[in-house]
Amino acid sequence: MVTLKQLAKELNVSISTVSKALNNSTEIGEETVKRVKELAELYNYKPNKVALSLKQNKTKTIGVIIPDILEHFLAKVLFGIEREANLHGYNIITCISNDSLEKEKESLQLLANGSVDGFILSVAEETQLKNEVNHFKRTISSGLPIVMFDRVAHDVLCDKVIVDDFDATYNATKRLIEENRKRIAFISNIEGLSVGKLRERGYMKAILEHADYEPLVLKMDRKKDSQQKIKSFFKKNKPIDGVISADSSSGIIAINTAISLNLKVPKDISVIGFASKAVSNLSIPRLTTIRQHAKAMGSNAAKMLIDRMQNKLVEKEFKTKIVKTSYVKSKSTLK
Amino acid sequence: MVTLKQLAKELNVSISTVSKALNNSTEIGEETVKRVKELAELYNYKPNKVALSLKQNKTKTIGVIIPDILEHFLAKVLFGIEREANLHGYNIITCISNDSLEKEKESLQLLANGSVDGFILSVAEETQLKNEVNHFKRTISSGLPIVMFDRVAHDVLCDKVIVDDFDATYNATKRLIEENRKRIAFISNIEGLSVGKLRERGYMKAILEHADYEPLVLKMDRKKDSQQKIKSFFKKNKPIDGVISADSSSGIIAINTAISLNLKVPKDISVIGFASKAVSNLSIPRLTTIRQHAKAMGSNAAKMLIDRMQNKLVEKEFKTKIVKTSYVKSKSTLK
DNA sequence: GTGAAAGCGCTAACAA
DNA sequence: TTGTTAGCGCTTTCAC
Repeated sequence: MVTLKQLAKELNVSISTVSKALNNSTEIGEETVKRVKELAELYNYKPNKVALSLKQNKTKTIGVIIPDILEHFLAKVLFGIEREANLHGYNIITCISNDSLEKEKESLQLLANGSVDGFILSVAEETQLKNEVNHFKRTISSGLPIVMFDRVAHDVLCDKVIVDDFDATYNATKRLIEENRKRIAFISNIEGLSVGKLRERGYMKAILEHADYEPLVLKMDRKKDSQQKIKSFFKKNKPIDGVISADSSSGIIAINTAISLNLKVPKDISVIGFASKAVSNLSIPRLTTIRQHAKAMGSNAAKMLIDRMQNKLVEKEFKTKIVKTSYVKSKSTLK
Repeated sequence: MVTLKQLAKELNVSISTVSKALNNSTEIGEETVKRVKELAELYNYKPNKVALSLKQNKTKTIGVIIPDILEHFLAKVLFGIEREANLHGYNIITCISNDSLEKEKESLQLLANGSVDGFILSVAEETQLKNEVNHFKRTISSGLPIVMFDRVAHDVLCDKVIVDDFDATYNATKRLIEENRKRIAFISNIEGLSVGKLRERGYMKAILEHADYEPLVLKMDRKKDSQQKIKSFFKKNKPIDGVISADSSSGIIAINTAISLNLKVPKDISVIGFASKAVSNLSIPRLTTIRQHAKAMGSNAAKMLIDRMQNKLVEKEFKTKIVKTSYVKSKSTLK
């Protein structure tokens, strides 16, 4: 990489002259500016990012810590973050916590050495289970702002971007009730997560509002064989005629299970699930979905963080942005 | 963040003494080392990454440029890269090219300002279509090594990690022939990619080796309605009794389409597709898959890059590592 | 209009 | 054993 020093030497001027010329300072003569710019162009000069960061004490880099990049939803949020960040001239450093508290702590520690100006993160499952939040608080009080999304730690004071999980499943369940479904099941492989719990509660509320309805809840381990679990659940609780799924794969599997049990979808059974468009296309009939607008969540989170990093104002007002889900009717439900 | 300067001041010693003490230099007295370390611990001192990078002229950061993070395979490779990189003390900055040549160029340019020590990337679709490689060559000759994976530019001299795409579909097709399938189709929504072409060629070779077989190829646009396309393709080319799918969603959709047309899988029709375990679990019966070992590809790529960055040896020998696919028999094929 | 010098935080050669 | 100094690449204040 060419440096200012080298340009200065070749042009027989001082380093500061070159610097000023390139930054369009009015101090420098027209002629000089022209010469400098031409040579810089020729050598494809780019100011060294590291030097700039050191000088200006900010890196224009955001640390993103997510529990699992293989989860489509989280990948999509990351996509949204990346795009928004780039728009504002920020890069992102990505760490994957693997839902481990230890790894999450480590990543936070590691990047807090001046590598990033702030964090966007979704809390690891283990962290939520143990309800550990000190590492977040420490980071924030050391001057690095955090924006949490989706899986948030409610006890930490910071900006947040969440989904209306409770309302989403509450409404979805009510829709199935209105379709006159009688035995509506809730299937989830994310019961450990804050959002999983909220989704379950939304379902429960709708069910409990109707005296003649009984909750039918299947909680699974993500790592285990869910096809088998869902099939035996269907058999044991016959006749299930409605399903709300809290994660993106269970809905698809529920449809396929129903079909394999010779049920007609949606004639005999309706299925609604949290899922993206790509996933909802995988089943025939297509899955009616609750969409989370993951990309929007990502760009919202990025915007909030950038705002906070740039406003030196120490506003103690932290915001929680709720990105509303949409209900997208497809072929796995009646109305 | 605490700095050496502050520690030095508080301890009434010089900055370099503190620095040496913390770096376990033998020059410094035992007592001093102890005092310094205690205070550093107390203040949770961490050496400033940016200053280190500037001083040592390396960032311990890898730039990763991928076409699409929503593609499960690419996300998985990214996962592998991240893990391997972390193991060696590297962070990763992720850019998403969106399969656009322009964005790819930009990202490369942007990070070549000293932000990263090298790149791992998978070539954008547009770049492959236009066969543009100069931006890669420029980057490499400017001293930043590149490792390409999966979608590689064969004309660029650099390290590469690829899959045995041709052999994989050739062998898979032969398996279906051995199952005595007569009308075997090839379905792909990635015909623009280098790997898509290789996979098609592998299929074609197997088909053309048998005089009584006819190629049945369906190429689709990723953005379009593939359920509809596959269904009419099935109807037009009756009776299809075998499918090789080149991408991860088409295989699942093919199974579901067959079922919706009242075909039994695998009795009437076998399906084999490139897919990960997670995806293969979505259909009933489960999809027999060609696995690409995405994580292994990622960690291989990271290892190769780190090796190259650390060996100052200007070996002109570039390596191409082939990560072999595995064939994982499941319920959508007979034997 | 141009240049010298200081300083961001750190390491390391050299001096004391 | 400890300290002084130079320098990584850059911006910016202050002299000239």
